[in-house]
Amino acid sequence: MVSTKTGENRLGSRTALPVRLADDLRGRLAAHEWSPGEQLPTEADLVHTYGVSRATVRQALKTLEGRGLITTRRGRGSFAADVGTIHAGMQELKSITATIAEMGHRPGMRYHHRVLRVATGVEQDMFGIGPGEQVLDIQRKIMADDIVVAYSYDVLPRWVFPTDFRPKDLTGSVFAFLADNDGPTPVRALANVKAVSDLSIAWDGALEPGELFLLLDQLHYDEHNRAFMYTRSYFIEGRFAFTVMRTAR
Amino acid sequence: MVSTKTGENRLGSRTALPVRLADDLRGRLAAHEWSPGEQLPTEADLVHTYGVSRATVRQALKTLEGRGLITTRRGRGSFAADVGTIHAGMQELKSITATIAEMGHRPGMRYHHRVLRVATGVEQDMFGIGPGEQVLDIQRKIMADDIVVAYSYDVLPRWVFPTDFRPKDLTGSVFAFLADNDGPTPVRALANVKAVSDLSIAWDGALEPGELFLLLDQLHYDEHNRAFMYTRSYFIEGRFAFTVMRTAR
DNA sequence: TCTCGTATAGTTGTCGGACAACGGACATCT
DNA sequence: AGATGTCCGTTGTCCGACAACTATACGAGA
Repeated sequence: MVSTKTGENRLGSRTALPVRLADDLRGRLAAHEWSPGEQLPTEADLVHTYGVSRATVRQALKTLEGRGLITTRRGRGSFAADVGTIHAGMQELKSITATIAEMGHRPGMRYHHRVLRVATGVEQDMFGIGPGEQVLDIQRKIMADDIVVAYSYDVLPRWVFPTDFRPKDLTGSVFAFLADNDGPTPVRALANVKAVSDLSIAWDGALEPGELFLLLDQLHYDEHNRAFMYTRSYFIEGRFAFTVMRTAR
Repeated sequence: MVSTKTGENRLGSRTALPVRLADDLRGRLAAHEWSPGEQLPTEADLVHTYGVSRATVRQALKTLEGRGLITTRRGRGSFAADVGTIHAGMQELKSITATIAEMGHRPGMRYHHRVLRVATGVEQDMFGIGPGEQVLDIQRKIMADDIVVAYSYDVLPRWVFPTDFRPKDLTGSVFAFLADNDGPTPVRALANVKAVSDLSIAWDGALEPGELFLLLDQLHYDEHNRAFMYTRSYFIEGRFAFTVMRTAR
């Protein structure tokens, strides 16, 4: 197989090479192509089969190692981790909708509130916008297979939307809307995790007293390091699984 | 500066090179050597100043990018993220004690229960040990500046301790004890996050009704991919900050 | 003067090859 | 049988090169 610096390889050609390779390997891991603890192909093998350089292979393997999907030992090789199920961990930045879909459920959404209003002082600081500028204020509940899993309160500055935007245009996933309308691309989010219990969170009175929530208080940033979305999502305890792979390095 | 493959560089020489470099840069970032958004030295500069190869530099930068401390843009350079404080995120695997100390508080600990007993069936599966083998069962509360921040229920298989070990030998941090006694080195932990409210968690009756906890349900693995510690830590809501840097890749 | 395309320099992304360091397996010696 | 030495496969690190991208400077043309 010939492979030049810009030549074809065994992967698509959109995003960065190591990312695509990591995604491909992640898929093969999820398909249980290697049993837990079993050795993966060596770096040299991967270089050969994918037609990419060893630097690319190593970066992809490092990514998987950081996510806890494999372990690598010098002089030995890389091995599939024996974590039961491949999990969509908390540290992967994805829309809630996408995460639900990946878990094999049917995502849904119902908007309760959706208006443009003037930004508060805190919001001006957060988004780096001037006084008097507008933000979109959203309240919605998010469902999986028609079961409510979360209530979400979101705020986005006006500039992320097209100039002719009207609140009613926004119907489904916010991330999907932004991607389709030249909006900012989410790159990072700093999330604060809390446990709360407050019935006034649910506006439809569909919850019983004593209901617990896991609150994800998040500020999202785009590729230019600009904050463009602030969300407070209250996940009803027990209806959504949150896992974090913690690593020493 | 001369730099050979095994030669001296500007860092110590114990753990892996990219890790040490990443730690060093993390320290300089924490010291606000670069303002938020300011450009870091180029990869070529870092190669020169640290006396390591560009591959090493790139891997260190990737680590920092994954932790959300910097952003890298092709053709431009790397830039310090404008996250207010350098935060000890959830995805860094550290003992609770160490985390408290890093936050500038004085960690403390009080054991309530500490006995060797026979492993249950679930624990046999979890640790891969045979029937009849022993585990150490711990219950303790963890404090910061003499204020209780968490109640923790931990289980470890017998083999992680020295042969002449007796429960009373364990007084402080479990991680510290293992490090000092040839125990396994923690490398990863798979954590499950939940919100709970159950007064029976606190055995000392020091809490008021309605108290909320953030539960971290964790299974720890060592460098050989062996599960060696299962912990259920109940953090009293509001007394401990949990943040997660979520990244797209 | 202004606009726009082009050239240029600077930086990260990827490539290829090389050697060092480590771990295991096996043969050898005591 | 146990300890020791050697070989081989694999990952860790290094080096140099070129491709791809970004921002800026510059010049031609209006």
